[in-house]
Amino acid sequence: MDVRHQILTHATRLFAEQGYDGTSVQEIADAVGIRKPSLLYHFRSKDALRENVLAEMLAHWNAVLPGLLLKASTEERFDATMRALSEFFIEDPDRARLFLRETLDRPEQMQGMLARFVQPWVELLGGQLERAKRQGLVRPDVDPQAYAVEVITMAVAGTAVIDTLQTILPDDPARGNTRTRHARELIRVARSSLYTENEGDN
Amino acid sequence: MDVRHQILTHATRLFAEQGYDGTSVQEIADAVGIRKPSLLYHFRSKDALRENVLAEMLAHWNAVLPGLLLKASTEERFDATMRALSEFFIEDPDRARLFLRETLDRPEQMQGMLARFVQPWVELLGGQLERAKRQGLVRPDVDPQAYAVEVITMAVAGTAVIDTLQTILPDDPARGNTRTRHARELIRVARSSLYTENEGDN
DNA sequence: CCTACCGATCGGTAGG
DNA sequence: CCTACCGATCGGTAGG
Repeated sequence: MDVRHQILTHATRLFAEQGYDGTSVQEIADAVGIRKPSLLYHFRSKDALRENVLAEMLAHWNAVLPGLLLKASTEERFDATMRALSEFFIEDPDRARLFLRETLDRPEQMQGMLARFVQPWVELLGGQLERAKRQGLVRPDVDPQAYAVEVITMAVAGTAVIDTLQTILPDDPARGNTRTRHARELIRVARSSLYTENEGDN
Repeated sequence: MDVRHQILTHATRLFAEQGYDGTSVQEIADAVGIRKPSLLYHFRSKDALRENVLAEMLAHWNAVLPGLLLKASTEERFDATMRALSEFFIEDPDRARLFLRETLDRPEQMQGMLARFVQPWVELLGGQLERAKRQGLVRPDVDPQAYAVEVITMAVAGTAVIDTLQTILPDDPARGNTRTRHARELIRVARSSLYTENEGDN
């Protein structure tokens, strides 16, 4: 029924898998089961389709991520929040792949989106970490913004390529499958590199 | 004089910046200053050109990285090795971008390359970390292979997108420029999430 | 290393 | 949402 939504779904998947330049309008139309000019009736150009795909992805992120990040203020909630953040990406690796591709393909455009949607959260988190540092809860040598960037990079890029890493990070009866091992180590690295050590941990 | 080398250099740059599908043979020929059929005399197809670009990049990595990684055995040398590893990528972000793009575009092919060239080093590092764990030098909850994957992901993906992150991670008189802040925090996160804490640190 | 040229596919439009 | 069609560009070849 809702053809527009079908087009967006297939376009998202194909752009994520093959890239924007590696995907033809014909290919997307075939996946939906309509003719190419019919697709171009719903989206006036391939570029307009790309912008709608990104807007849909961004809308979903803005509906979910702020709630997640606001909870990360205290150490107590850190693990749960990181787990939720990791699960958010792992749940649909295509989102992470698309995000990474757009960052590589259109750096200036992505710079604008980062400034509008990611920057505020990095600043908020940075302020919280600076305060935690003064209280001695967080390591004194942490660079809050840089830390946030490293963790986001690990989460997004790690999820985008995780299926390719099966050989290097195989399923292990003692440690879980590839995705579990990635998610657990991501959280462990993020956590243990942030907080000062004390007997109360773990 | 050496036209083949000129072609490879320009192709590497353009593939890294715009992707394989986003770059035409014509565009590469223009950059070199020859006609398209002349380029296709040196490389029989666009695909053959891509394979040569990758082979050249891999040859360079295999000449430099093993020496770097072999030094990372003791904690004492850890910082110097991580710094060299980080500088290796930062020195030419196009290499990191190309590597990331190929991982997204051709996952099966990249899986083979990872198995041949990266897997052995991850295994070696894994063995060293397991031994260090038994000696109490390394945190008991580290998953050595997963740890290696997270650090490599941070180094490669971080370098690939670093120029786009200027807004989020601006130059700071007290903390250095964007690249410095990324490199320093990468090393700090990798180091502090690996070793157990003791008075001798820092 | 060049000129001249190929069929196939690209994104997009006219008109219904 | 379709058929029919457009000019431009794609990777690649013939022949010198």
